[in-house]
Amino acid sequence: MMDERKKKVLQAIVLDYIATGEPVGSRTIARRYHLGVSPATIRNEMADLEELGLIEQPHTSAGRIPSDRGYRYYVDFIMKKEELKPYEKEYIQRRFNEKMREIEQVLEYATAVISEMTNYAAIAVGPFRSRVSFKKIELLPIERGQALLLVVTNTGLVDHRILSIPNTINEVDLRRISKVLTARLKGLALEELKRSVLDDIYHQFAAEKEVCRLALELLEQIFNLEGNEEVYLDGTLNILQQPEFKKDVEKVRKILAFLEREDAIRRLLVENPNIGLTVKIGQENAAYNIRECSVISINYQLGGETIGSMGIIGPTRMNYARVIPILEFVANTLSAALTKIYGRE
Amino acid sequence: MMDERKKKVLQAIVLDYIATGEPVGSRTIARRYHLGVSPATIRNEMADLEELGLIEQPHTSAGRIPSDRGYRYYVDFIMKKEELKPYEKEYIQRRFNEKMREIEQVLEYATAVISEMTNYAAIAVGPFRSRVSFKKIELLPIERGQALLLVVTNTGLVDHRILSIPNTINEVDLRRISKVLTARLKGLALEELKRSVLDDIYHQFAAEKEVCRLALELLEQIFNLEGNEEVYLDGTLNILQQPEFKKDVEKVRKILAFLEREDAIRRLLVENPNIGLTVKIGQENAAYNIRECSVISINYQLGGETIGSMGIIGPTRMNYARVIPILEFVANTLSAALTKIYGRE
DNA sequence: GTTAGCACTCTGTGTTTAAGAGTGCTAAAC
DNA sequence: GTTTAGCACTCTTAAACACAGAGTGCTAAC
Repeated sequence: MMDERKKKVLQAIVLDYIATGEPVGSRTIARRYHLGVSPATIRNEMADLEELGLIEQPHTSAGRIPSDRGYRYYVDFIMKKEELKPYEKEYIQRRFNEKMREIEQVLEYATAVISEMTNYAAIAVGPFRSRVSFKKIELLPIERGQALLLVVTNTGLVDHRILSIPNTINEVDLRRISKVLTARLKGLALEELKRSVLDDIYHQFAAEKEVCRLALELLEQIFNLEGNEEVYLDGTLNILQQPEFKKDVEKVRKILAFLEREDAIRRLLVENPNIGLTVKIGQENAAYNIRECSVISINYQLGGETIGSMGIIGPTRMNYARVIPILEFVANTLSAALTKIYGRE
Repeated sequence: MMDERKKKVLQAIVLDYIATGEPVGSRTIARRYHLGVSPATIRNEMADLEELGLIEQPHTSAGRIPSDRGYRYYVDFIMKKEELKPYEKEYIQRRFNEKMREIEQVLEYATAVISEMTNYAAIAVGPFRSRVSFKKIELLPIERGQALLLVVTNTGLVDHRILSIPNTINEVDLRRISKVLTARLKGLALEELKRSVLDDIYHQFAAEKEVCRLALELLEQIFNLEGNEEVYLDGTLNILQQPEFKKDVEKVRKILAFLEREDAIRRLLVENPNIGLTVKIGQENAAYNIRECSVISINYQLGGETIGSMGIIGPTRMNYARVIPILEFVANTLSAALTKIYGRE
């Protein structure tokens, strides 16, 4: 059904359309890609490919463009990944060698590198709650009636909230509470912070019940939320450069509005199964607003365990063969960098 | 030179153009705004207004549109501010009544309210370094060789960095250093954190010089930067709704790219003189990329002292009479809310 | 000073035309 | 049976053109 020549023709159409953004005709293929057959033959093949739903015609007298299914077939069965140039690999690695202490920064760098090298929008979602554990919890007095709740995780993430406390509580009390909280929660994964655990800790306190309750409540607020993973974003304006969107501001608006919604991006990336790389093409995306986009995502690891996900969003007419190796390489480099900084625990 | 009738005509042109986005002709004015004179008379007035540089013609047979100077004249001498509706005032106030502890959140709310009510992009810049002082500095042990530097300011802002420390330093040492740092820096404005002060503190330490040096270095890094003020942004995509930009994606890109640059926004708002409200129309803006936009900004206060600035960016064809009262009211409400939370110090 | 009238200008729109690109089909060649 | 040349046909795009509509500026009359 899909013989070698059909694949060649489909490949030619995909490559040419990715390069030019213009529908591709049989003559163009015959001229530019040396398949050794005449335009007429290519036309016959194209008719077949259209029948198979792999390419389509914007209108009768135009060339063909790949359909979502066409891109899918290309990605799955035809595409040859473009090996990165040595200097490109070096460049990426250098960007991760700069001294970084906090995971936030690492992920910011990652999205920046990706969007820079691909010219698409880069997204990433921070360490999954299942893979991040508490390292230290501290209550610090700020002034009368106010304390700062501080949480440090094993990934270097620091979060804090201010809370009101009774005037009767002093610094020593707070320190004691901190000690207990840290002792009880250290090593616990964020997602394990369930009501039951909190209640358990709460009951353990004899005095200072009130402060403890407030602190636990805040902790729950911060970490027990579905999707509290941090979202990172870079190069969103690259969308505006894409010729398919130059003409239609409304489409651009939809996509940019989508990218502004952190929960949407989180869902996009968290859905990612545990296998390495995922390519979602056009309609394959659940989200309606990006059904003219492709999303490629990949997980990254800390000490061998998947702790997050990153990817890019661009038009379906995307340079898959180039983007995928970049993503893979960045994910590897990122994983290595993370493991180097935070080690295996 | 600018008699009453000329003002009326200019006003009609500005109002109509703001409302419709279409060039305004003499007939339209005569029909819609009852000035009691014929189109011909209005034409004569328009010729004068054009001579004065207050309006211009996109092309010979089109109506007139206000020039930047025309808007300027309108804003300065003609415009009547639209009083806010009671329910609008209530709405704004309610949004600031929700419980807020940190200044970041207050400013996020402010930009959200403004962009929501005006449909332009809202910007704000966080408390000026001259008005924010240190409240507490704390060094916390995280694990062997790592400590967390934590800074709390009088505006509730909390910042933190992780730093490497010699293994020999223990928790007690850190606490002692924290005490000294807090004692020495408390009440000091961020912008007063000069080399000399840091050196002075440094010399005071007998032992633990290394840790202290690192901590001071970090402090300097965080706070001594020109423009470390936080920048807030909301409703940037409203730009895409403006008809004058619907056609030209390139213009939109320039503006959105401008808005992505925090330093640019900071400069825009920090330039703001100490008087209340500033209106910069089109070319009056120093930044080239927003020379087709107007920027309106206003300061907000904490306990009577200006501590920051906020505003909106939109097309020069902006509803000044509505936007300005909204900004004024939000700034007042915000100032009140801040003063209520952080009080006068 | 104001206004009616009018010639003039320019844009925007719709229509027509022509060129160009591309197709599908048929019939001949391989 | 597959490939290809040839050709008629379709559709888009761009250019050319006409024309209605909006608006102006000027002049002369009120």
